[in-house]
Amino acid sequence: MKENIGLSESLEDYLEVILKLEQAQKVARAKDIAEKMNVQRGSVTGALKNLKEKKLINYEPYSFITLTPKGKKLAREITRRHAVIKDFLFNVLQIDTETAEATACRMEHAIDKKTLERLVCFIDYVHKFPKAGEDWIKSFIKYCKSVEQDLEKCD
Amino acid sequence: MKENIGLSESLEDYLEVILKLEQAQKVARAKDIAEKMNVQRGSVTGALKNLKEKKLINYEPYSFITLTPKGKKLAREITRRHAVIKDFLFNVLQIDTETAEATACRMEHAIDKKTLERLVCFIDYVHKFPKAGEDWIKSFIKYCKSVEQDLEKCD
DNA sequence: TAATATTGTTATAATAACATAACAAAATAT
DNA sequence: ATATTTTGTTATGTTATTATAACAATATTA
Repeated sequence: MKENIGLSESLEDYLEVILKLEQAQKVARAKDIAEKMNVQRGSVTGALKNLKEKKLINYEPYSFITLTPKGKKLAREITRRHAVIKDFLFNVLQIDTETAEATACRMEHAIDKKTLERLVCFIDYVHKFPKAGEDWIKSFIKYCKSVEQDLEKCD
Repeated sequence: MKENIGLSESLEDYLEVILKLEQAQKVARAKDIAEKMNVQRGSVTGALKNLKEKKLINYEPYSFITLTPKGKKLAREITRRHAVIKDFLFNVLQIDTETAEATACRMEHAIDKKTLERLVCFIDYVHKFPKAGEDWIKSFIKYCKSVEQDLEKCD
């Protein structure tokens, strides 16, 4: 059943957070990682050893943490998956930011390359070719509202 | 990070498989569950105890396995999530069946109620309102192909 | 029905991910 | 520079999920 391709969800999350911290403050520190991931500091150390073993981060005990080229590439991929999914949920499906963000966080681990690129393509298409006369997304929102009103009648 | 809502992915998979078996052959048997989940028979027993404890299945050692009403409701929800996502991937994004199936298998655990219903709405909309003059999906496929051709030029 | 095969269970072990708490290193503030 | 605080690590334990292998219950078949 578990047809996972590559890293565990947890390690993917670590990479993503490390990239974000690296961008925000040059290097990532264990404490900040722990905070961002809602995890104890002790747990971070284990994950760092694991990521170092996989040659995804530069890490020695008590040192700062940076991504290796391989790690950075992967981290960017994961971040892109997240961004694309959130974009779709927020800008196409019109899901509120918080839900879109949380859902993207979970779905980013489940999507494959092929589907991701197709989704990018789809988002582009939707924006580039608005429906004749009227903006396509706006028209979709109207449709959603009418469906919701129909559902309310069921009460 | 792990903002999971309710059952573990593993247990969701078990429920889904049990429902499928129940529909196909009245009751589910541990052996068939093990096969469908690519798991050893021994591992199934533990999961069954867990699901029984959560009042999702009727189960006594050596008995047949059926879903409780609560379990069936949940199993149907999970199955629906799977089906809707696959529908979107296959019929809208035009992802091949195998990939769509595998991806839906993973994404079904990550999607929330709100996003699911919006996705249903979206699929409906896409089918009900084809673009003026030309079928909307067909037009999207053409667009995809042109993008792919552009990408090939980069080589 | 007795022998055999299949299926289900138990007990035990492994792995991943995390928590907790004591301790060590590093950074800071006086 | 010393004392204090902050940060990182280690050691240990827990939980979830799975595997393996021996054994027990059930089914099948001769």
